[in-house]
Amino acid sequence: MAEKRFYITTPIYYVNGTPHVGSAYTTIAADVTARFERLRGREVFFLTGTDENATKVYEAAQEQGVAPEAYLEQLIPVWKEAWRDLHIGYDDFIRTTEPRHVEAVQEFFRRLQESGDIYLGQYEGWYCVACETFWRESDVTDGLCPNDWCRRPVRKMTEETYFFRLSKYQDAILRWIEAKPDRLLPDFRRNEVVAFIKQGLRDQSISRPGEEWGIPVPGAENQVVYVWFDALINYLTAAGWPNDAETFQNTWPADIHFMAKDIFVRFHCTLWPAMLMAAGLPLPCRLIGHGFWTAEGRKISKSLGNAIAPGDLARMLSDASGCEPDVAADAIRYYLLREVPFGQDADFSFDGLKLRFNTDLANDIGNLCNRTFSLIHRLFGGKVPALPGGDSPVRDALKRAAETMAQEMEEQRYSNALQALSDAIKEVNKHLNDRAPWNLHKEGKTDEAAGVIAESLESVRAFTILYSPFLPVAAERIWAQIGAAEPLSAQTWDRAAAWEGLPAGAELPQPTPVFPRIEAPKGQKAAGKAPGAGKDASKPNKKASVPAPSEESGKPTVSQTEPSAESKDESNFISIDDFAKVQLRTARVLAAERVEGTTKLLRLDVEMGEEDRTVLAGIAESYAPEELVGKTVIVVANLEPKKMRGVVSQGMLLAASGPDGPVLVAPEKAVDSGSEVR
RNA sequence: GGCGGAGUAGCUCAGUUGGUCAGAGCAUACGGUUCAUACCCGUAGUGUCGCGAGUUCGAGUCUCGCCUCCGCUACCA
Repeated sequence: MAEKRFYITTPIYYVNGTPHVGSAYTTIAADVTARFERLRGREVFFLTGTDENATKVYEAAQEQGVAPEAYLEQLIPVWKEAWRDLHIGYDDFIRTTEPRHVEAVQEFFRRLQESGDIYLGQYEGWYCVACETFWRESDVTDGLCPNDWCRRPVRKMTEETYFFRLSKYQDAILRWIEAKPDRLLPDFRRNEVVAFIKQGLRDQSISRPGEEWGIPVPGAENQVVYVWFDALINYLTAAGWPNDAETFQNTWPADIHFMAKDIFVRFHCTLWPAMLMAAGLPLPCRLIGHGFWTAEGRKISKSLGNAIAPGDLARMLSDASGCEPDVAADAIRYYLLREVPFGQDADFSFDGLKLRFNTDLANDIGNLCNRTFSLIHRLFGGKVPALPGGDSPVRDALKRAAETMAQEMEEQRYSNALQALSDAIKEVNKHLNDRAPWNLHKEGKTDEAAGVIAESLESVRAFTILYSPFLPVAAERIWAQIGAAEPLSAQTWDRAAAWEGLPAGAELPQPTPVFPRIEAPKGQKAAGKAPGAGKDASKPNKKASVPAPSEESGKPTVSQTEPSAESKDESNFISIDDFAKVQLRTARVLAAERVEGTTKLLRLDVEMGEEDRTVLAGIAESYAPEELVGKTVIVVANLEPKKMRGVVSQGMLLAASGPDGPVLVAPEKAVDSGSEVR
C-alpha cells in the first residue's frame, strides 16, 4: 500500500475572463506548499480546477449566443495558460462538467438520500396572494392572512426542493473544530466559524427546480443540484471517489484546502464538513482562509481597470527590471507571499512589488550570488574552492534558517518563512564583509580566502534549494551558475542545509544576474505608474490581454474565489442606469406598531397607490407609532423582501441620518400615494 | 446594537506569563568598504507605545471608561 499522498486543493474557480492578482493568490500559495512538500520528500497531489455549473455560466453563454460548453471551451485554456505563466504545477485540473464529477455528485446525492440526510422538502408555507407574502406554518393559525388589514384566505404553497440535513451536524462540527484548533486557520477566522455555527444551522436547500444548466438531481431530472453542493464534491471526485477505491484510499482526506475568506465560514467550514460526516467520509486535515487583495488601495475590479492579469504584471516587471518574464513571474509569487502574513488582507502596489524586487531579490539574494561568483572568477580562476568542514557562522545561519522556515511552513506562514531566509542572507553578506576574502587573498592567505568564499557559495546552494518552492524558475537560473553536478530537481530539503558543498574544481560559467536591479529614472523615485491606478487604465493592455469572450462590458469581475461569491464594483460613482434600477415611490402610512421584542423596529402598513405593503423600519427610537399614521413617506419599492423577526418587509423607508437618529424624508407638497420619485 | 480584533518611529509592523520593551524592515542622514547589481557593512535618529484614570515598587504589557478603524453579526431593508 502506497503512502498517502499529501493532498492540496484550491477552490475551483468560477470562470470568467482571466485570473487576476487576487485570484492567483490562493493558487500560488497552494503551489508553493506543494513544491515545499515535494522538496521534503512527500508525494503530493495538487488539485485546482473550475466551477462550471453555475447559472451565471449559462447566462454568460446565452448572452454571447453560444452553447455553455462552447463558452467554457474558450475560457479554460486562458486559465490554464495563466497558471502556466505563474509556474503553477498542479497535478490535476478538474472541471465540474466532466463526467467523472457529474457521476460523483449524483452518487453522493444518492447516498445521502438513502441515509436520510437528504430529504425532499415540501417547501411548505402559506402564501397570501394579496400581500404577495409567504407565511410560515406557525404564522398562520386560522387559514387567514396574518396581516390585520388583510385577513384574506391564504393559499398553501408547496415547492419541492431537496434539503440537506445540515442542522443535524451542528454539534459534531463544533466538536471537530474544538478537538484540534489548528485545523482551521487563521485563528481569528476560526472564531468566526464557531460563532456562525453556534447561532444555529438550518437545513440547506440543495436543489433548484427548473434550471437549464447544472447537474441533474438523480431521480428528479427537473431539478439540478445546488451549485455549492456540487462544487465542494470536486475535492472527492479528483481523489478518485467513488469508483477508484485505491486512489481514494491514499489521497483522501485533503491535507490542506486553500481558499479566500469569503468562502471559508459557510461553505468550507460548515457545509463541507457536514456533507462529509453525512457521507461517512474523513474530514480534511486543514482549511485555511486567506485575506483579500486590493490593488493600489482599491477593490480589484475589471471596470476600474485594475484587474490586471498576472501575465501582464510579469511583463511589466520584466520591462522595468530587464529580468526574464519567467523570473518576473516568480517575483510576483514572492511578493504576494512575502508582503503580508497569510490570512490578512493586503494591498497590492506596483511600487511595493518593485521595492521587494530590489531589496529582497536583487540586493540581497542576487547580489550575494553575484559577488560570490565574481570572487571565484577573480581570485580562483572560476574554479569552485573546496568547502572547509567544521563550525562556521554561515553554517549555523543556514541551519537556523532552514529550521525556522520549516516551522513556519507547517502553518502556512509564508511571510515569516521568507523572512527567515532574508535574515540568513544578511548574515552571510555580513560574514563576507567581515572576513573580506579579497583582502585575505591579497595578504597571501589564499586558503583562508578560498574557505570563506566556498562557504558563501555553499550558502547560495542552500538558499537556492530553500527558495525554490517560491521561486522555481529563478532558482533554476541560479542553480545553473553554481557548478552543481546534479540538477536542482534532484535536490531534497534535507540536503539544503547539510553543508555538503559543491564539487571542488568545478568550472563556473560567467555570472549572469538573475534579478537585475530596477533603476529609478534620474531625478525621481518610484518609477512607473501603478497598474490601473491612473486614467490611462481605461485602456487595458490590449495585446497582452486574452480575448475575453464576454467583451469589455463593465460587468463585475470574478471575485477572488468562487463559486457564486458576489463581487460588486466599488467605484464611487454609479451610472444613471444603476440608479434607474431603484424604484422610489411615495406611500401613505395606514398603521404602525412596534415589532414585539425589538427596540428599534417598527412595522408600518402603507398604501402605495393601489397596493398595500408592509415595511419594517428601524426608527422606533425616534418615532412613536402613532405619530406616523397618515404621514406620507418615500419607499424603496423594488427592494428584495426581507424577513426580520418573522415579518417580511417589502421595502424600505428613506430617512436622513440626523444627529439624534433617523429623520424621515417626505415630499415637500402633498402628492398621491404611489407617486414615482425620481 | 452585540461579539471579536486593532490603534507602537515617516511607512509596514514585532513586542511572550508586567520590570534593558521602547524594537525590526523599508525610507532618511552620515561613515566604512570596494569582491559585488550605486551593492554590502556600520552608526544615527525622531516615537508622551490612541486618550483618560486606576492597580503596582514598576505597565505598550493588567483593570475601568472614552475615541477611532476593521471583521463578523443583528431588530441596519
